[in-house]
Amino acid sequence: MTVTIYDVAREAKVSMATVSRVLNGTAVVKEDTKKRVQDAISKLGYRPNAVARGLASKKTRTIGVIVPDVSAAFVAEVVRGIEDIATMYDYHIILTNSDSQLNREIDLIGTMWEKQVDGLIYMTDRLQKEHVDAFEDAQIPVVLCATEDPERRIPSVNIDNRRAGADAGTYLLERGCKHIAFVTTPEGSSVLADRRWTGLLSCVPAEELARIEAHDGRYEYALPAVKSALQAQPIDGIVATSDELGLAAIHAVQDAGLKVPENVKIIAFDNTRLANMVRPEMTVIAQPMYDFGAVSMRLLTKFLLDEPVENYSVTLLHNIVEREST
Amino acid sequence: MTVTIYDVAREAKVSMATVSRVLNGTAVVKEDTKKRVQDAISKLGYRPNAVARGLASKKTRTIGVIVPDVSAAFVAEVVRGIEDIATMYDYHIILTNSDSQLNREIDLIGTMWEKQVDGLIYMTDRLQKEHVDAFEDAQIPVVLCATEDPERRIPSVNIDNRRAGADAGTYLLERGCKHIAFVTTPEGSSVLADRRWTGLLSCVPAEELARIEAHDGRYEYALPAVKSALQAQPIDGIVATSDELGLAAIHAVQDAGLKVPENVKIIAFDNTRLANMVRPEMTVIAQPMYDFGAVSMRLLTKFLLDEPVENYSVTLLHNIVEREST
DNA sequence: CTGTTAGCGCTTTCAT
DNA sequence: ATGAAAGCGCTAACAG
Repeated sequence: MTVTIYDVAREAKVSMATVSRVLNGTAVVKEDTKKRVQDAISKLGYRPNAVARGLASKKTRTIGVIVPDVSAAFVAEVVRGIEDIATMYDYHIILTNSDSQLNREIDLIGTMWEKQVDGLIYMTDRLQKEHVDAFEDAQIPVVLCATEDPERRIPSVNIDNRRAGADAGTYLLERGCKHIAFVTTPEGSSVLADRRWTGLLSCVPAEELARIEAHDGRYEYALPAVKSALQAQPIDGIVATSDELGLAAIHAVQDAGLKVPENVKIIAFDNTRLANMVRPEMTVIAQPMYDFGAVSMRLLTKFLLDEPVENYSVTLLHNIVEREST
Repeated sequence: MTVTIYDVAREAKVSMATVSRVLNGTAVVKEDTKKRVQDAISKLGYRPNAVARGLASKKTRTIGVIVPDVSAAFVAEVVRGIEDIATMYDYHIILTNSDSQLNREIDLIGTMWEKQVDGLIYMTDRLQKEHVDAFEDAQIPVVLCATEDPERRIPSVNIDNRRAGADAGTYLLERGCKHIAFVTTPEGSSVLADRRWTGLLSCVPAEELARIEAHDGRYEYALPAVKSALQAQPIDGIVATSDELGLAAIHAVQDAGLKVPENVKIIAFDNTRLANMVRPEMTVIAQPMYDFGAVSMRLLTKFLLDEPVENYSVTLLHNIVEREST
C-alpha cells in the first residue's frame, strides 16, 4: 500500500538508516550506494512521511501563522510574503484567523503547540500580557508581524508608526493645511493607529487636529463619520489610517461639494492596490506589506537555524508615494 | 520537560490507554477514573501531541489548501471561508500559493501528501490532466473550489459561469445596449472566463460583441486596453470578468469623456469590497466567494466523515446586484 | 561508510 | 471498564 523507508531499504539492499542518510544528507554515503537508494526511491515512488519525520526529529517544518483576518487586503499581502519565504526555506504554514479576539488567540497559540509548529508568526491589533504569557509557556519561537510589543520582549517586524504619523502630518502642513483630521479606528482598538496619532500630535498643534473614528475601520462607517465632521468644523487636510478609510474620506469630501485635493488634501496609510485604482489616485504612506511577512518569516528562520541575529526588532522603512489626492 | 500521555497516566494511576480513551471519548470510562484523568491533565497542563497522534491514527486533522495567490481579494475571501469551516470541524489548513504554475501545483500536491493532509481544497485557473493524475496517485480526497473540471471527475463547488455570462449580457441588452464588450484575461488563461464568454456569445449577436483582453487581469493593463477599444469601435455596454477590470473599464470610459452609466453601462463580476467602494458603485454579478470556501470545506468534511453526499458538483447561485454603473 | 537498535508520543487491538 | 503491548514511519545515537 503505502511505501515506507523500509521498502526502499529492501529494494536498494541497504539499511533504512542509509536511506535516511541519503534522504537527509546527514552523513556521507558512498556514491554507488547513494545511487542505488535513489533509484529505489524513484522506482517505488517513495515519499517520506513528514508526520513520522516530525515525531522522530521533533521538527515539523511547519510554522503557525495567526492573523486577525486573511480577507483583509493588508493581511493577505503579508501572508503572501510569509508563505513565499517559508517556501524558500522549505517550511509550510498553518494559517488561522483570530478576529483579534483574545481568547481565541490564546487558544490558537495552544493548538499551534499541539501541532508542534517549529515557530509562530503573530499578528494582532493589540498585544497583551496574556499573549506574552502564552508564548512563553508554549516555548515556541515567535515573531510579531506588523504588531507592536511596547516592552520589546518579543522579536518583531514593524515600521516606525509614530514617525510615519508625524511624516503624514508634516506633509500636509508643508502643503498649507491648517485644519487636519485623522480618520481612524476607535481609540484603543489598534496600537499602530494610536502610535500614528501620537506622531500626528507631535507635529500638528492639538487645536488644529480633529479625530474621526470609524467602527471597525470600515468604509461604510467612515463615510458618514467624515461627512458630519466636515459639517461640524473646517477641515483642509486628512490623514487616514488605511486606504479604505482614505477612500471614504475622499468620497465624503466630494459629497460635501468640495474637491480633492484643491479644498481638502488626503493622505492615507498602506498603499494596497486600492490606492492607485481609485480616482483621484491616493497619496499614501506606503507600508511594506509583503516585506512585513517576508522579513518576519526570514527572521524566524534565523531563530530556527540558529543564525546570529543582530536585531530583534526590525524596523522597516515607510515612504510617501505622492499621487493625486494631495 | 514536555509532559506526555504517560505522565498523565502515572499521575492519575491508570494506564495510558485509559488516558487516551478519555481524551478521545473512544470508549466508556468510569466516571470516577475519568475525573481522575481530567484532573491529572489539568494539573500537569498536558496537551496531546498532534504529530504523534497523526502518526498513530493516520489522521492529521489538517487539510491542504492550494490557491493561485492569497493576496488576490477574491482568493483571500475564499480562504477565509475555508478556514472558518475548517475550524468548525476542528481542522487546520496548510496554505500554499501556486501562482497557477502547473509544475509548482503538481509539486505541491506531492508535498501535501508528504504532510499527510486528510484532504485537499484546490483552486486553479485551468484544471489539466496532470492535476487529475496527481490527485489520483496522491489518494487524497480533493474538492475543487471555484475551479471547473469539464469532465466532472473531481468534486467541485462553483457557480454556473456560462449562465452568469449570459445573465450579464442579457442584463445589458435589456437596458438598451447595442455594442457590448467583454473585458477579460487573455484567452485560455481561465476556464471560468472562457465560460462566461461562451454565455455572452449565446445571447449577444457575435457582431455586436467585442473582446478586450488585459494581461494578468490587472487594472494597469486593462485601462489602456479599454481606452483603445473605445476609440476603435462603438461600445455602450461592458461586461468585466472581475471588479478590478470593471473599475478599469469605468475609468477608461470616463477618460474618453463619456459617462457611466449614461453613455456606457458597466457590469462586473465578483462583488469584492471594491465594487461598492468606488464611484460610481458597480453593478455586479455577485459571486459567493466566502461560500465557495465554506461549502468546499463542508463538502470535504462530508467525505472525511463518510457522510452521504448527494451532489458531487455543487453549483452555487450567483445574483445581480444593481448599483450605479448601469 | 553502513547496519542495529532505540525511541518519538500516541492509537489501537487484544486480553482480562 | 481497564491494562499490556504492538506498532505508526522515521531519526539518531551507537557500533563496527
